[in-house]
Amino acid sequence: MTKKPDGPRFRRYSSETRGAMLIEAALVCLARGGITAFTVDNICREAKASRGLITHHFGSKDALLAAVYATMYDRFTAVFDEGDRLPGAVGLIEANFDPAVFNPESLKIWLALWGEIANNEDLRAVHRQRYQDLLDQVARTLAEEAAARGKTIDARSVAVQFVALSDGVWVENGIDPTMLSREAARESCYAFLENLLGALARPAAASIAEIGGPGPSSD
Amino acid sequence: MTKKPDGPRFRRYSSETRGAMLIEAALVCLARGGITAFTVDNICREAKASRGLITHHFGSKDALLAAVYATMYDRFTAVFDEGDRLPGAVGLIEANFDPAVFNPESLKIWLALWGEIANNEDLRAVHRQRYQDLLDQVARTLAEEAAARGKTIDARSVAVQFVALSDGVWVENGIDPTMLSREAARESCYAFLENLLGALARPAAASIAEIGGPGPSSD
DNA sequence: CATCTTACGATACGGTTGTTCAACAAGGAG
DNA sequence: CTCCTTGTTGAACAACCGTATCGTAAGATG
Repeated sequence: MTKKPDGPRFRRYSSETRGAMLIEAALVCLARGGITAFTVDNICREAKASRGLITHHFGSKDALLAAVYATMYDRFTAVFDEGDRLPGAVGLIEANFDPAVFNPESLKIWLALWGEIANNEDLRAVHRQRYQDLLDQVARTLAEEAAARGKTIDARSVAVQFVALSDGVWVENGIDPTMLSREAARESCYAFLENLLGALARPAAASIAEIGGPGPSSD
Repeated sequence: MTKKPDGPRFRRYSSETRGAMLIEAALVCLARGGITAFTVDNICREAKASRGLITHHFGSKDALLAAVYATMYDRFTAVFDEGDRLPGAVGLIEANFDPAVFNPESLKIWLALWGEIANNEDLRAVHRQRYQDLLDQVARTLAEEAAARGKTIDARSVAVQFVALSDGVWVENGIDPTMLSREAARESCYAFLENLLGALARPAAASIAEIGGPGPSSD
């Protein structure tokens, strides 16, 4: 008298779609428990799929991890490429602290990934490419801003410093937000650039309004 | 006709000594393969001890990890407390890039640990204390340097920025030294502080002589 | 020498790891 | 409808995970 299993017992997705679902589930696992929770069982349970799918669609668990890393970088640079973001150095900082990028889950994921890159040649290769592109974009923005203000800076060097400072405040906030709040982290970045470029006009509360975050995780 | 097992079959150490040996072996494993390689089997094999010893001396694997983290912090702050280090802001930077602290193995270990802190309350508690102390020391040094130069700075805020910047260049160099060399990383820190304090006198090649590193790892 | 404390080695345990594989079925093509 | 491609399942696998527990023996003590 149990419910008749009339309908399909599972759904078939394209390899691309299922891959995206597995990546999404993997991100959830990474955010929840770090690289230790990045296991086939956890991920497939989160994705409500059987355990064979990771190997089937990605070839191996490591390949999935590489795809996860690429996805994280894509999402980060996507924020920079948004058409409606603020121009110049201010936009640079605000993009760094955009809620889509700067949130507890993402920071935990970055921390977990950084710890693995040193041990995974594939991840390191992806990083090298993406980081180079990111650096170019930051340097270009800073050079333009400096030129518009009649200042002369070594844009490349400053870009490296700026990205490193961003990574640093990400680390501190990701490890323990009570030690370095999001606001203090952003203020650090402003102070750093203002020392080189002069006063920067912080945006009104408009783009800072949605600080509340994405709400409680439905765990 | 094999060699007679006359001598002792193993050696007994004090709990303190054996604990230090296990911590040392754990550090080697972390540097070699990240948190994934932090396993009872790996560590005890590295320490040439049987697998029961971690539980016996530390109670659990997690407790050993906490001890490992404390050891890393101890060694880092020990460099700051060295009597013969350079005074003021220059000493601050040079301590950060002391070969005893800034080397590929240590950076890999920090990266691996940071990824776990977010998932381990005990580690986070240790971090909170040590980080606070470190920040106090950095802020004090910066305040003195600024006062001696007649500059006024928010020492606390600058200390946070400086530590974050240090963490950031550590991350970048640890992930991929070809992207941000040790020299460029140190120069970034100098540029940052010089913007606030004025020119700093970099030390002669004396303390930079031993850059060569600890030689190839005997893997 | 005998005695005692306790660090130690070895093993067993249930659970989890990533991967392989054969049977299966969803869903489009003819 | 039948056929066929292929995404999917779930079991099976050996290797490894962290821990508990046993008897043993190192080495200090008297």
